[in-house]
Amino acid sequence: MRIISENNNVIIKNIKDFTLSQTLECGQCFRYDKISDEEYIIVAFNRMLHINQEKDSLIFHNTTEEEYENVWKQYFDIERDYGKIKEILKKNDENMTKAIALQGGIRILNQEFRETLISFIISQNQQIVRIRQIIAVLCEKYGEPVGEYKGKTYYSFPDTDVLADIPEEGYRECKAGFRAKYLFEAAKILKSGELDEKKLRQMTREEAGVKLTALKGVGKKVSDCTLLFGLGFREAFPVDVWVKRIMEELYFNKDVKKEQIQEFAGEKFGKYGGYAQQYLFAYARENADKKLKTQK
DNA sequence: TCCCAGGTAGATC
DNA sequence: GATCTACATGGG
Repeated sequence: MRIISENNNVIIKNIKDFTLSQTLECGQCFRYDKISDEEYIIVAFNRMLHINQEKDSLIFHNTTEEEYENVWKQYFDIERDYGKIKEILKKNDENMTKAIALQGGIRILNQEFRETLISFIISQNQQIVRIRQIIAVLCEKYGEPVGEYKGKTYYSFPDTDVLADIPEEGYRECKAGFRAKYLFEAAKILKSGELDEKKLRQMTREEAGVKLTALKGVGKKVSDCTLLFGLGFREAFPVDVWVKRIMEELYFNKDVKKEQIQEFAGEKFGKYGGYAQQYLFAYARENADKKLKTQK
């Protein structure tokens, strides 16, 4: 891997185990627009980024090396050795080998804590397209403009103070539905400092999970997603309907309880649970897509 | 039209 | 403790 800077772009050459589309579209983040094949506009950390991938080169448009070093390197988890992680997961596991063969270019993004928490509270009992729409409206109404591309303005995710000032009705107007009251309360608690990101990061997964699930509207699943995507707990293994279905099919061959899947995953994948979960989630969704297409 | 969605809280058995 | 149900809204 080699990083060069030219024409206001930062380019990473010879990147391994990375596919931009898989990373952005695997359901872990919600703030991206596809421009063309392997070309996206994303918003994170109060910035808009135009990025594209050409084979094993990743091009960050209008980006300084300093910005890359300070923001995007960490966000895209560039420096982690995914080759090693995948080898460990594939060992003695046909299912993981298949899943990784299909979507092995996924990286787990290091997203902002407040955005992850709010986004996944919104996500409950909702389709991914709708989650994206609601978050987009929330950002347009309450975020700050951070850039423009082809006539479209992009907005930041509202900061903690702004979120805390949004009335419950404001969340309803974003079409958050019954989740509005959860968002309203969560925003207040975020601002109060009771749920401090630094402290959460220093806790164990279990301790941090207890703090998160203390919030109304945050159960095991939303908590695990926040731990995994927003707080760096890579052992977290969120069990949603997709993961439940695919795990039942691949490892149990029958219906089982979520708790049982959780326990099994903990033993089988250990500290690599989060990666395993993402490969499985993507695999499950790709399978569903194929089934839909073959039905027609 | 009906079923369901990256679930969760509260009620009920 | 385990299971059932309401919840807003809209995609397919």
